[in-house]
Amino acid sequence: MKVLIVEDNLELCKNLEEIFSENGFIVDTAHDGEKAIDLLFSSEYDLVILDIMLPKMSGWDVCLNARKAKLRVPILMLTAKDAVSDKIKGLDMGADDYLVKPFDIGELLARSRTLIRRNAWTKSNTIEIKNVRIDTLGKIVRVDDKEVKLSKKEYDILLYLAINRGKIVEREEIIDHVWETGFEMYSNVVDVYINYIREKFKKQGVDDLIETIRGIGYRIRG
Amino acid sequence: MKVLIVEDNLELCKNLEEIFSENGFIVDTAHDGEKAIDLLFSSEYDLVILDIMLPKMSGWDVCLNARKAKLRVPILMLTAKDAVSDKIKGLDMGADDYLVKPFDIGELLARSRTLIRRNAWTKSNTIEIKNVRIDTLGKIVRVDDKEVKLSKKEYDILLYLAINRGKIVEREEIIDHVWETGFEMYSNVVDVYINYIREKFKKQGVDDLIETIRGIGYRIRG
DNA sequence: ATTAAGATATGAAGGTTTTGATAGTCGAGG
DNA sequence: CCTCGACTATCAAAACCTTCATATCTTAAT
Repeated sequence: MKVLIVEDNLELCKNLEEIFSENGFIVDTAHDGEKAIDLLFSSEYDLVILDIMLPKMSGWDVCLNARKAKLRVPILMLTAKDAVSDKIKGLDMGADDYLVKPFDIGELLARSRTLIRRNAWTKSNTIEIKNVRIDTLGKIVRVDDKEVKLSKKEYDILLYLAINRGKIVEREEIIDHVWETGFEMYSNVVDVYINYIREKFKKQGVDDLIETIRGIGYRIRG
Repeated sequence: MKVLIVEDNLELCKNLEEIFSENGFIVDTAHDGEKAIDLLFSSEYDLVILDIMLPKMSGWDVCLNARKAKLRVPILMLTAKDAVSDKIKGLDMGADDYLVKPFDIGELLARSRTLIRRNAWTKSNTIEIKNVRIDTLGKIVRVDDKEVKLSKKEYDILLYLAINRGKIVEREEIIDHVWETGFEMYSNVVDVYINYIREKFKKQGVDDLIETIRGIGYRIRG
């Protein structure tokens, strides 16, 4: 899961980054509205934490621009004021939730997870595709109750394809979600990993899990 | 180094002025918020010591105004209260650190120096320690212009120690900042990397960069 | 000074990630 | 149907990360 934290107070930003990192997120940060927009359009996030008061472009404008561009990423707004009108304005601008500063970290994490979950898949922590089962809590993958041992990157890639099953996933998209930002794109590393994953599944008799979409990327059939 | 001390208690203000002067700082003082703002916009300071309770304009408002105007000078807040909410509020308003009154003079000076130093390398993107130079933009490390090739983890650890130079850094702290969350703590992986880093520097004739603090961790001398 | 206990340094092996080279496959156009 | 060019799969090596075992060093107590 990849989260973008937009907050101009560097200290608070760093704290948030640490907290999200500690909770298993890959974190990017921006300290002003323009940088936020840049990152939003250059990488795909699963969640955005967005302060309202920002240099260069306010959080509201960031939100508005993102929605105009049909970005559907969940946005959680942070506001220093507690006026209800701000809440209404924020939600009206396309935010999915808002939180008043100072806030409780536990609540921030809880709401973040809710947004991500609501946004997409799995309340169940398990994804099943034919006789393949992915336990996302234990990070264990099985074929008919027999474990397929995957390395971290192998697992991350498989999980991402599984979450998006039915959808064609581009290599670049996989890199965006599995690797740190700024990873060299002109590499065949995704292909190599797909090969590794296929080999391991083939040993369990599964040889048609990931299909190649020539010229685009890969897909797991839904 | 130029410091602005904003404190309405004249006695305390004079004491602070003396202490900072004795430690090589050029000192300006202000006794209310408006004067502070005036000085902030008419001179460039390396540090601001800012009391919260002030006549005419509170420390928070001074801080907020300074940040709005894109002043990036490090601000150390002094607060009479010790409530956590004050800390959060202060950091939220753009302060870089805070200290509860009454405070220890040694600690005030130490934190002041840390803030100035942190600000310095943030501005320049370069950290220099003796003949070792870390270019944090290019992520390149050099000894006397000769590059020392470090792997990602090696670089991350060195950078963390360098940012905190002068401070003893525990192994756990390093793991918290360099590894992903949930990393197994009972591993000697940090020791191993310290060894790798030392070996690479030794090849360039640098053999005393990282010192071992027995029972605690490691340190790069500031 | 000697020794024991604990902490750190080092060596080596195993697994993972990444890269680069080569082989194989697909599909559009002739 | 064939060929060419582009795309994908595969192989192998290198670099990197991590673990574990052993050696060495430090400290404190005797």
